[in-house]
Amino acid sequence: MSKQDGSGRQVTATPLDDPRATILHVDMDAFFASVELLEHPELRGKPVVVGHNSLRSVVTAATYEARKFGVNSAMPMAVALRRCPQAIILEPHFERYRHFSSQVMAMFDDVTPHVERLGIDEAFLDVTGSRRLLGSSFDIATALRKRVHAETGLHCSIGAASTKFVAKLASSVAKPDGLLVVPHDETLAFLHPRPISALWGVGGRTEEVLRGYGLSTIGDVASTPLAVLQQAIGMAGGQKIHDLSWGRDSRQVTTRVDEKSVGHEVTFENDVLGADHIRRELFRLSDQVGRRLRAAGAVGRTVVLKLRFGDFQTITRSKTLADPTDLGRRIYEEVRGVYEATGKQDTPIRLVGVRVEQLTFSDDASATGAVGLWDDDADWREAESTMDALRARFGPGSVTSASLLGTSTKRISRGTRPPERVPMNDPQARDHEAGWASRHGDDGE
DNA sequence: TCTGGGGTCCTAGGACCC
DNA sequence: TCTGGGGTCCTAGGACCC
Repeated sequence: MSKQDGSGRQVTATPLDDPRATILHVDMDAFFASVELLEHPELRGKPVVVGHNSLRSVVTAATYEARKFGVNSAMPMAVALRRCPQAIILEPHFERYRHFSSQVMAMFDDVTPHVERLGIDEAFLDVTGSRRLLGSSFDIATALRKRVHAETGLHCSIGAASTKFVAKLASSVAKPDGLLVVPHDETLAFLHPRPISALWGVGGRTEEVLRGYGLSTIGDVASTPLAVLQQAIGMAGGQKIHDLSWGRDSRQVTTRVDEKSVGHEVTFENDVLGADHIRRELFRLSDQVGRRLRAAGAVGRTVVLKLRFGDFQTITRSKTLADPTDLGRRIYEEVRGVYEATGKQDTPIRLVGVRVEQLTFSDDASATGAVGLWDDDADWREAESTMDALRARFGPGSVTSASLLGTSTKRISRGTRPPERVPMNDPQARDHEAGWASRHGDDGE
């Protein structure tokens, strides 16, 4: 059985709807490339690839015309150009993508409050509570696809099913610009003929291992004893794919939880030999990480250094701090210490990265203490000596965060935490605050 | 063909405490 | 003197996903 979904594409499913298929997975089609085509309509119908045009770059996104040549995202740009020499390369514009992303995510929010974002261009929607008002999953998905296209000019594909995994698989089958509802009772018939690589969590490496056991379809995985799967790929992974192969996936659609880590990394055009160059990058990356932490209202306890050498060997070295931080300067000092300890100062470096883990957010009950805000061009030493003074006054864990204001705003103040947790009414702290502020031209606001 | 940058989760070993 | 088992924390590496 088949039916038009309203956009002209044929949609197949038997039957086309199911009251138990309440989880929608919405996936934008060739998102970055499609956004770029809005700016360059003259390139429509041509093989377009988004990515930096440099030696070591990879494909960030490709139009379906480019994919016909075997070009895919994450593929080295050099390979893509070999497969499709006439491809047009466009530089990515992440600001633009974020803008369109918020626009479509806002449309999802109009459908249900139960929206779980997955990266920039995907989301799960639990429409259980929306159906009385908006109709069946099929109706909701059809209306949403129409609205996304009408208001942005972009296409998306939607899968609907009774679990997240099947909904996600359904949307990938429906692509491009399609809709597929998998009724609950047809879950196994839908899953079992598909290749193991369609299982969530099975990538190249795991696929290879499973093929070594003679498994090639999801049905094969389903008929393999759990213990064998666990022996092959580990306890957790084995359990997971066994459950998925039988359509069992108890994960709920949950709105975003707090991030677990924040990091930045950079791959050099040419391998870098020279510790000073690496240290400068560490400083820059640490500063970026610190800014992100402060913007998120978070502090982190573990600082991680990542190095990739000329031969692609990659190592990580970490250090857990006694007290968490969100200061770029502090992150830099710690990560630099870790770097010096590696003894890799004379080895050519391909990539360097800085990450901060074990985050605590300022709205957590565990977060306490005074907060100072410094303007952008404040000297780090000044900022830190102020923090130290506050720590000396209120205890080692009392000051856990410093935040930046814009350069035009020169003041130190309470701000990012609830006032009752900020013991700033202590005369000594006020004095210190006033002293710092007056030296930096506090204008009172 | 030669491998980005943002992340999450899992495994495994060792230290340490009770 | 030599031994145990559980629990937690830390570290390093790797697979995977978008």
